[in-house]
Amino acid sequence: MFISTRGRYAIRIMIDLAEQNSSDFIPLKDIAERQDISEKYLESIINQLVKGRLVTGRRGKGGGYKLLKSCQDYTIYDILVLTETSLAPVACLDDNGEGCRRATTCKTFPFWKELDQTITQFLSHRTLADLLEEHTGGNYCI
Amino acid sequence: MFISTRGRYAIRIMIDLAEQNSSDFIPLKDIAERQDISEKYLESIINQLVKGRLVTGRRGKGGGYKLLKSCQDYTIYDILVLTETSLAPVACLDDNGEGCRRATTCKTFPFWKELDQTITQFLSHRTLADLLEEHTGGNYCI
DNA sequence: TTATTTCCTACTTAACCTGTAGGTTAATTA
DNA sequence: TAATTAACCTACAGGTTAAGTAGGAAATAA
Repeated sequence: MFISTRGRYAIRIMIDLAEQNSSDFIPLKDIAERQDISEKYLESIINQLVKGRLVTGRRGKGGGYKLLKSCQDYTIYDILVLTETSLAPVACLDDNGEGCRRATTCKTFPFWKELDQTITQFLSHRTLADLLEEHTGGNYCI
Repeated sequence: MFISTRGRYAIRIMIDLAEQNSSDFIPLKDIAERQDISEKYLESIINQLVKGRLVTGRRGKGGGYKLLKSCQDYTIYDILVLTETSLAPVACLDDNGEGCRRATTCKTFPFWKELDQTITQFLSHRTLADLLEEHTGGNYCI
């Protein structure tokens, strides 16, 4: 397993926000109900998205969260890199291979690096808009 | 993290066996020393490779392990699929998505499936021979 | 018979993912 | 101003899995 629930739920939060297609703030409680995920858990996830400036929050009545950009401007990589502890497919690549003293001579290291690049490219070439279209055929984004 | 030490060590075992370039059986003890990994741990890993018919073992004096095929005939996927619990990037894909009841309606499911295919293709298009060449420029294989 | 080496079963330890719990601060509305 | 709403913050718990250990049994060769 590679992408944990945190990352997956983060994407679902973003999709949910996009689908509301509203300039209002969307309460997390509503998102949690629609997505059928514990509000408390989502709270800790969306917090990372706020800190990473992908969404913004407003407290109090009428508060909630909303996107800051149009959904074609969010790549899946943007979302996952904030919510996943690491996106590297192997431990060897953490800190750019600094952690592994075998890195320079290791016969598998270049291979892992290529795999990493392949994955990163895949993730950063898809936007939130692509995901919305993928299922509905329509385009929720402005 | 995606590929665990089991899978990584399995590949290193296979590379080590290939590099010996010998028709003799190679004792695990030697591999463990060269690779600087606990023999006991390697034992449990190479066991899976034996059961998956990637290598064969012979007990007793003069025993050890050796490859059954030429190294260009082993894909990295072959090795990892035996030694990793799952190669799916997300839990949703385990058992072909049977586990997830949202799979049919989920907007992210097709995306994960594509990611999975991308990774699987990458892993199954590289052979052991590619890894050997990558670092040495030469070709150890027959 | 002795040394070697694979094969087999079970166990341990530590880390991490997946959440929970409870309270605090800010904003709106009546 | 008081009450309500909802984000924000800190800490903790429980279960699962990865990573590695331990000890011995069976087979092979000298």
